[in-house]
Amino acid sequence: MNTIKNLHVHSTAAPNSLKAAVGSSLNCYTRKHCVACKLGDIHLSQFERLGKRRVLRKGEQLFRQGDTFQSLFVVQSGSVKSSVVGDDGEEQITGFHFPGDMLSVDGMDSGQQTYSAEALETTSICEFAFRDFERISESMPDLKSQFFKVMGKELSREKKRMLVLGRMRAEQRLATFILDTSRELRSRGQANDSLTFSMTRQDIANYLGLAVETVSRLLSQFAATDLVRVQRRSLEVLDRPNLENLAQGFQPTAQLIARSA
Amino acid sequence: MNTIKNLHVHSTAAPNSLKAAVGSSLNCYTRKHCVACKLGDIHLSQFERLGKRRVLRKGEQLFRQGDTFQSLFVVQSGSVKSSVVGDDGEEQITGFHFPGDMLSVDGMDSGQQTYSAEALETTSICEFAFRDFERISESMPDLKSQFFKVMGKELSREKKRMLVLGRMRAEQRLATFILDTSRELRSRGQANDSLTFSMTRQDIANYLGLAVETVSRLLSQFAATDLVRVQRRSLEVLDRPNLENLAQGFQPTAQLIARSA
DNA sequence: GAATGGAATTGACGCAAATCAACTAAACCC
DNA sequence: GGGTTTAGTTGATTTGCGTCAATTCCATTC
Repeated sequence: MNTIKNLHVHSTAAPNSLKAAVGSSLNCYTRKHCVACKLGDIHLSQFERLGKRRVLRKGEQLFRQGDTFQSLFVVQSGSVKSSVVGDDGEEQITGFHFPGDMLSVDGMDSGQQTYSAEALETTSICEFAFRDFERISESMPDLKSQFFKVMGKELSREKKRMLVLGRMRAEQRLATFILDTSRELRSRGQANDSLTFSMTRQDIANYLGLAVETVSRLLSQFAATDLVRVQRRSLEVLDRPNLENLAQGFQPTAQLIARSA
Repeated sequence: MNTIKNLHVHSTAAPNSLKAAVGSSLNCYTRKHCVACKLGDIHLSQFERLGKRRVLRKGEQLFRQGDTFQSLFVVQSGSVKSSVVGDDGEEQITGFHFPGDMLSVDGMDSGQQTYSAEALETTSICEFAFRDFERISESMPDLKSQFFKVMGKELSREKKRMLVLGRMRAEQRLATFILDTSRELRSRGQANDSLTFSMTRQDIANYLGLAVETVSRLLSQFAATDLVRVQRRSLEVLDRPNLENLAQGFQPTAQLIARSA
């Protein structure tokens, strides 16, 4: 929920077109869905040549906090988690990233990666050297403006996350997470109300600032009140309205209470 | 802690030079301390002409979440808090901003302000029309690159804040806040270990995701163990090492325990 | 198909911090 | 100067969630 999203302007990406794009190493997923999409074809192909494809297996790291910043990455398929660690070694997952999301932009400032990124499953990534990006963007002023928008979006997303971490109770956090993730995956062509998590409960808990047990208990409770159906890593949203109520801190409706009794 | 900081390259700004800069409406604070600082003098004056000065009294809002985005703002003197509100009306303070900080950059994406900004005391602000910024930056490619850095820094700062809100206990949060604020104000020329808050306890509590009472109690406790000296809104750091230990979740040292007994 | 290990669930318990409540101290205003 | 308001402190009580512990459920691997 926490990266540069919607680089792609056409959010109606069908899952098929996704697969197709990933299949070809030249025809990077970026082509249709990301930063450069609004630019002319000549520039586009110029930009595209720079992308280098890379495949990570589950658990492999794309980069680590502190690494030298030299590339921008775009997720093509699979999923990635990003996290920061404090001085004391405590780790906080800052976001989950799906196809079309861009990673590592904040490194531009310090020249260092400010967080770590790790594949949650087999994942393919498109890598661009930042130097090339800068060179190319000289002849494409629009490109930089696109990036402003992208970073602005990320900034506002992170602000919303503070609301989650700072003010919400456990129930609200989890409900919000489910709804956000559902929306996120839906915009990438997944089925309407069902989604499959690539992350563990532990990851979810960490992301939400909760204990694993709390997440587990709440999921069971959500299932018991027919808000969702859960089975292992796959989840189906059954009662979106009440899930939204919950996310906003309202009481579940009377109907719901009756049902759970 | 939570905006575009260190736009200024010369972080050795003395308090005098600050006042001087603010005194003149043409010689915007930006001149010496922010975005345009690395650019040539010709460009600089060109950029500077665009700035419009504005003064807010305590409690007045600079802009509100949802307002049309059309300007970038730089704090010249005073201080500002920014906050987001959720669907349910819950408010979360996302940052405090001091001279040299830039506000409202994330609006570039959506064309709307993604948060609200309010003066904590009498505050003067320099406002630039975004349109002018875009026009000027065409002839100054460096300007945009500067902005990338600035936004990258903000992004990584927000990630660190997730660590605070997601993983830290109350003690750690407050200790971190004190140390961060102290560093922040020191870099703007305030005295070494003493600082004066422009925000209420309530603001601090909200910012840290805690209740006012908790903040109050902890401050008293910090004072009782000689970590700090507090009097109303002014605070003096007495024992930085142990405050840092606390911030990192370590136990206070034996010495400290003895002292508190 | 049995064995190993990690992920997830469930229950019992304790604690950190929220909430509720009473009081004090500044700041503000006529 | 006295009365009102708002900010801040401190104490008593409650509670949501974390921690600890025990099981169960799957996924691997031999």
